[in-house]
Amino acid sequence: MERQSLTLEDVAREAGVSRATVSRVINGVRNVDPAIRDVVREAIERTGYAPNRAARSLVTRRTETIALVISGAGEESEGEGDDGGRPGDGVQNAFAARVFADPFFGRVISGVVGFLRPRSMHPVLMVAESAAARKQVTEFLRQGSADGALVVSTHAEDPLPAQLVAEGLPAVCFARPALPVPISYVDLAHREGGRLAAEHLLARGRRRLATVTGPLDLPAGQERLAGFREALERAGTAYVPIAEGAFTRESGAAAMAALLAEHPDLDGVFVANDLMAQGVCELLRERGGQVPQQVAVVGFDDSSVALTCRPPLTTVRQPVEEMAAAMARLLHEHVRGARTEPTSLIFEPELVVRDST
Amino acid sequence: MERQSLTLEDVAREAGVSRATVSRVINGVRNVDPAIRDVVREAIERTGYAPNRAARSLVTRRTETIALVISGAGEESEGEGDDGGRPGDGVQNAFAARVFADPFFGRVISGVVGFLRPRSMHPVLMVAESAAARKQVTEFLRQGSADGALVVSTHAEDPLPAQLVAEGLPAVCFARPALPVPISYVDLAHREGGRLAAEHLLARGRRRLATVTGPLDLPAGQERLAGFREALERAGTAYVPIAEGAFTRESGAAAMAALLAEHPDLDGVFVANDLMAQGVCELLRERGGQVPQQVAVVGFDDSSVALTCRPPLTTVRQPVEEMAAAMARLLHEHVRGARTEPTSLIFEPELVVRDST
DNA sequence: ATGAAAGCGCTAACAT
DNA sequence: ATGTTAGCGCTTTCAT
Repeated sequence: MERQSLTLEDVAREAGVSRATVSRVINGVRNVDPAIRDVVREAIERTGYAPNRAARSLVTRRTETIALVISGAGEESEGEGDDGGRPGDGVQNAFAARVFADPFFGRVISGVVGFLRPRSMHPVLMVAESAAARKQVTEFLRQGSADGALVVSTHAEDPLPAQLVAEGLPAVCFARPALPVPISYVDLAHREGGRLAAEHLLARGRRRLATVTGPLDLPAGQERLAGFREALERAGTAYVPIAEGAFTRESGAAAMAALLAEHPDLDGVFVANDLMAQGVCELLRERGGQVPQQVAVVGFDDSSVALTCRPPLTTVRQPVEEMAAAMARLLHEHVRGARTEPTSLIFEPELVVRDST
Repeated sequence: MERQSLTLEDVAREAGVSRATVSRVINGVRNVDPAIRDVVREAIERTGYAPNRAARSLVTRRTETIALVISGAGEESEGEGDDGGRPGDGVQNAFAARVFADPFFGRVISGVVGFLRPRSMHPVLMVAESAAARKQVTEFLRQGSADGALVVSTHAEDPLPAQLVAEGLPAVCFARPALPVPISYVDLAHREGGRLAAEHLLARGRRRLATVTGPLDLPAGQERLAGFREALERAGTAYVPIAEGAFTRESGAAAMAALLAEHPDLDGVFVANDLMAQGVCELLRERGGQVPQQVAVVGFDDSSVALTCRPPLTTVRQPVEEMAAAMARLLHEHVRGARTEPTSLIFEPELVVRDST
C-alpha cells in the first residue's frame, strides 16, 4: 500500500545515480552502462516505483491514450449539461443503450483493445450523439487528454469527422464518412459483398429475389445495394424489389412485410445486415414460411446474431475486429507522425454459408 | 486549427490580468470581480483556449478519469506482452470478444457513461483476464492515469479486487466479490429474485419445476438458486431438480437437455439468466415443446435478449443501468474523500411478465 | 556514459 | 480581489 508519492528522485537516491539516468533506464534510451542499468532496475523494483503519467505527458505532449467515439447525429439526450451533479441525473442514456445492444460494437472494441493493449494503451470510451457531446469530444482532445480519436458513426450526417479535421486533431473513421472529409478511414468493399450475396442466391437457383437495404443515406447502405443489383443485372435481371431498413431487427421485419405485400412469391432475399435478417427470419416464421425451403435469406456482417438466429444465417462476413485493429494502427501512425496523408484501408468481405440458404 | 500551444499565460496577457486570475475564472473560484471575470471569459473565448489536462493533473493529483475494468480469471490470452509492435499481433482478443457479445456489458457501459458524462468524465475501458493484464490495471492506477476503478468480474476467483485493495487504490465492484474483500460494491438482492421467479411459476399453476442455475461458485448463482429453493420449500416442495450452467446460451440449452433427460414431464423452469433462457427456449422448440403451454420459462436480468427471444421472456429484472450509475457514484465519492468505508448498495429485482409463462 | 538544470502549464499558498 | 511565486514529477538539452 505504497502511497503515490514515490518520485524519480527517490529512486535515483536509492540507486545512487541522478534523475536523468533513472529516466533513461525507464525509457530504454541507449547510452546507459549495463551495470548501472541493473542497479537502477533493482532500485525501481525494490521501491515499487511507478512513473507519474501527468508529469511525463506534460513534457512529452503525449498521453498514450486514444478516444474511441461512438458518434451519432441529431437525437439529443434529454438535457444533460456539463454542470452535472443534480440528483437523479444521467442514470442511463438511450443512445448509448441502443448502440451497445448491437453486437457490432463489441467487435469494434475487441479489435481496438487487441491492438492497443500490447502497447499498454487503453481507449477512453465516449458517446457523442449531440452537439454538446461532440463539443466534449473535441475539448477532450484539445486539452491533450487523448492523442487522437477513433470514430464510429451511426448516422450519415455526423458532423464530428469534419469538426475533428477542422481542429487539426488526429482521427480515423470506421467507414468512409457520408460527407466528404479529408480523413483516414478503414472500410469494407461493400459493393463486392452485395455481389457475393447475389451470386450465392443465384447459384442456389433462386430467381425471384428482393433485398432489404440499409439506410440509403449511408455509403454502406448504398454500396451493398449497388453490388447486389449490379450482379443481378449482369445475370440478366433488370429489376429487383427493394425496401429500406434501418439496420435494426424491427426495421428488417417491417421491410420484409412490405416486400411480401407486393411480391408474395419471393424465393430469396438479401438483407443488408444480420440484425435485420434476424427480423426477416422471425417474420417469415410467424407467417409460416420456411427458411430456406421457401425463402432463402442472406445476411451481412457475420455478427453474433448470425449464429443465434434460427436458422443460423448465411451471411457476408465483415472482418470487424481486424478493421478496428487497423483503424487503431492507422491512428497510432498519424499520432507518431509516421503517416500524414489521409489514408483509406479497404477490407474484402467473405461469404459464410450456413443454413438460411 | 489552433495549435495546442495556447497557455494560461497567453490568455492572461490577452485579458490584461495574471495567470492566477484566469485560473480562478476557469475553476469557478469565488473572489473574482464579475467585470474581470467577463473580460477573462471573453479572452478565453476569443483565443479558443483549452487548459492542459496533464499540467492540471500534475498539481491537483487528479485525472478526472476512471477505469472501467472487465475482469476475469485464469484464461490467459495467447502471449500478448507489454512490448508490442510485432506485426499481426493482437488483432482480436477472445475474452473481450466473448464478453462484449453479452448485452449485459452494454447496459453497464450505458449506466456508467450516464453518470460520468454530465461531469465531463469518461471511462477508460480495460480488459483484465490474465495476470499480466491485471498488472496493467494496477500500474495504470498507480501511475495516476485514472483516479479509481470500476470492476465487473466474470469469474469467482478474480484476484483483482483484492489486489486493488492491497495497493490502496480506490475501486468499486459490480456484485459482491466471491472472495471476501473490504471493498465497496453494488449488487442485487438475488435471493429475492429467485423467490419472485418461484412464486410466479407457482401462481401460474406449475408444479413440476426445475432450475438451470448460474455458476455455483458465484454468489449470484448461489443466491438466485437459494431464493428459488426457499420459496418452493415454503410452498411445500422439498426437492427441486437443478442443472448448473455458465450464463451462456449454449450452456443453458445443455443444462435443459440434462434436466429433461431425468424429468421429461417438467412444466416450469427458472433459468438464472436470459442468455441461458434463450438457449432453453430454443432447445424446447427444437424438441417440439411449446413455451409456455407445455413448459413455462422464467429468465433473469431483463437484458435485450429477453425481448429478442421467441417467445419474449418473462424475467426477473436487474436494474443494471442504475446499478452501474450507482457504482460510478460510489467511486466518485471515494475518490473525493466524501466516503471512506467500504459500502454496499443493494438493489431490488422486479418481475417482468411477458409471454414465456 | 552521466549529471546539472531548465522548463512543460498549471494550481495554490502567500502576500498585497 | 488580485498578483507573485513556488512547486507538481518528468524529459531533455547541454555540459562534462
